[in-house]
Amino acid sequence: MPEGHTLHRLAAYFAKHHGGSRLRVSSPQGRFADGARRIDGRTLLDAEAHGKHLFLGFDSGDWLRVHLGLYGAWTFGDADGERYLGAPRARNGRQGELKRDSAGFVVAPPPTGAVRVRLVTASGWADLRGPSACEVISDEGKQAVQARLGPDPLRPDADPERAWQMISRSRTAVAALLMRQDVIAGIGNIYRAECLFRAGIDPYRAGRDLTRAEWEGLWDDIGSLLEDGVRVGRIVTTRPEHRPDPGVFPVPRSDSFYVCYRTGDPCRVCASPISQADLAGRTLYWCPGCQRH
DNA sequence: AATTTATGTCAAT
DNA sequence: TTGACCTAAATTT
Repeated sequence: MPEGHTLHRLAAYFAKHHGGSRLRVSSPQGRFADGARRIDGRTLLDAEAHGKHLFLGFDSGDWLRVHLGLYGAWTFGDADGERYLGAPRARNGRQGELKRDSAGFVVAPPPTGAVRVRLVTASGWADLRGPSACEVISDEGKQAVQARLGPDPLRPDADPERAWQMISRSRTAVAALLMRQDVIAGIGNIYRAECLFRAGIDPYRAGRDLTRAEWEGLWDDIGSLLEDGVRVGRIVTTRPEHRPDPGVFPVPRSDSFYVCYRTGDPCRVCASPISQADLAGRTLYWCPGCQRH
């Protein structure tokens, strides 16, 4: 899935393009028919992300909570054409002339595939496919969800001390802790592997064996990697000096990571073959040469 | 045409 | 720890 940076991009997109707009909401697939009815015709007031959750707030006081899960994705269309945000499986689509109905809403193309939610405004439309969660909740419901989430480095209200309290008391491997959304929100399989590499930390070290300085370094690096992700639109964790063509942009996909998906390939820093192992059901990647402490 | 894969999470065991 | 969830693109047959 899309890791935290994608959700923050989505929130920014909704705020910029549809904030303050009245929404026509439907569920072409039908699985969200009841929820769509509850927010159809409302005005979008807020859009925010916390970890991998997206919250869209309406003038009724309701929130639409969306979690993309492993393969959820949004498709957007407006006068500039179509594009995708979410699971990495799409490219930009065609451009077309926008038509509007008598109420001023854009007439979106017939939905293709399993569109759980379609949002339409006067300027464009958004289709959601394959989310693991999509529900209308109250403000209390939203707070309850957020209470179970750890600090999100991309949010101004993030308190790294909360994460440190859990990490520094846990015997669990730091690589597993970083994936727990109640410890730190927004990290996925790529960021966890890459930030541990960049810090030179052995992924199997117990959380309580980390020093405070190591944690502070990790937190800062995760924050800047996530910010890069929001800005660039995808995850790139390699420093220019570790890429074959330091001056080439955009960075080729094959040069974006230090360890992820590079099992057996030589480490970009020390040339040791990259290792892979299963950890709590997810594939962990690391460099046995660089990550020894 | 069928199978595999993906940046995830939860309930059940 | 395992399977279920449930979607579309990529890969294999």
